[in-house]
Amino acid sequence: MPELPEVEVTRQGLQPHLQGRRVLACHWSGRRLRTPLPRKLLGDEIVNQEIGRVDRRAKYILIRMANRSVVLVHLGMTGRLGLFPATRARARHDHLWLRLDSGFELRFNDSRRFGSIQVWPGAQALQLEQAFHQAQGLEPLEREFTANALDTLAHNRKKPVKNFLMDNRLISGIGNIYANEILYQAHIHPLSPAGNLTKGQWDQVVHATRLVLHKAIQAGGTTIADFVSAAGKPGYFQLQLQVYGREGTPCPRCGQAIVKIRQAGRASWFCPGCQPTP
DNA sequence: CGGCGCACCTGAGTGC
DNA sequence: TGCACTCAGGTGCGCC
Repeated sequence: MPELPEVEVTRQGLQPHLQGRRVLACHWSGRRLRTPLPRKLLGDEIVNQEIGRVDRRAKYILIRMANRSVVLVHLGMTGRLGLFPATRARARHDHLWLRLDSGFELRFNDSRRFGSIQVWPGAQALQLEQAFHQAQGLEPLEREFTANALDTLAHNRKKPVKNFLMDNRLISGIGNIYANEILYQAHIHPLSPAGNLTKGQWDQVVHATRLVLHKAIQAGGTTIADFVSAAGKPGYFQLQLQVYGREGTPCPRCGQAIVKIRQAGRASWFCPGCQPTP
């Protein structure tokens, strides 16, 4: 599930429970994720250290330690970070768990193991973070995300606008669900070549992106009270999706049937009435 | 360089 | 009940 809103909701849920806590121990399942777990660094840099802020950049969660080291978590397709009483039995597909001095454990669960966990050692954290930030795209909820910036990025690109929005080297945090929902909101066909969009259309993309992402974060935020509850679900929201997964159902705006196509290996949905063919 | 296909994994759903 | 097949919210590599 995790696109920017789910990652941000996870961050918001974790932050108050992690900040100021000490990591007492660290354990792992023995299975590798997308990359092998950095066991030695976790032991050397994280265990016995106090946690500071929890930040987000793109789809990554950054757990900052008081010794300046950073745990970088990517949730992949099925990853979840949750807090559980240390006495509760671990679940299938728990791959990393950090015992905290609060009696809770921070657990990373990921059935498909497309997620990743990295550690930046304190001594190199500054340089590594700089390089990391430079490799990321524009943050859609920051001031840098403007129609002008997108217009410049898209200049002369034939890449369909949907793939453009999902290219994380250019723009951070937008995945398949939100790319579809944003383009529906903006009345733009997903196959439109990015370089052909007008300034006015980029304006619509900027507004639609902010609206859709903010709404999703707010919807997720409403369930955040459960964050450390028995369910242990990190508050994934249930946004009212307008087009994603809704082929054949009437468009909420014009009533025409939503169409599904395949684009660069991923499914796309759009309304042929409201999102005119390029 | 840009764009696409595919591999990396497990699990859920469907159809026979 | 079992099996074969498709699809899934992400990313990065190799290939053209």
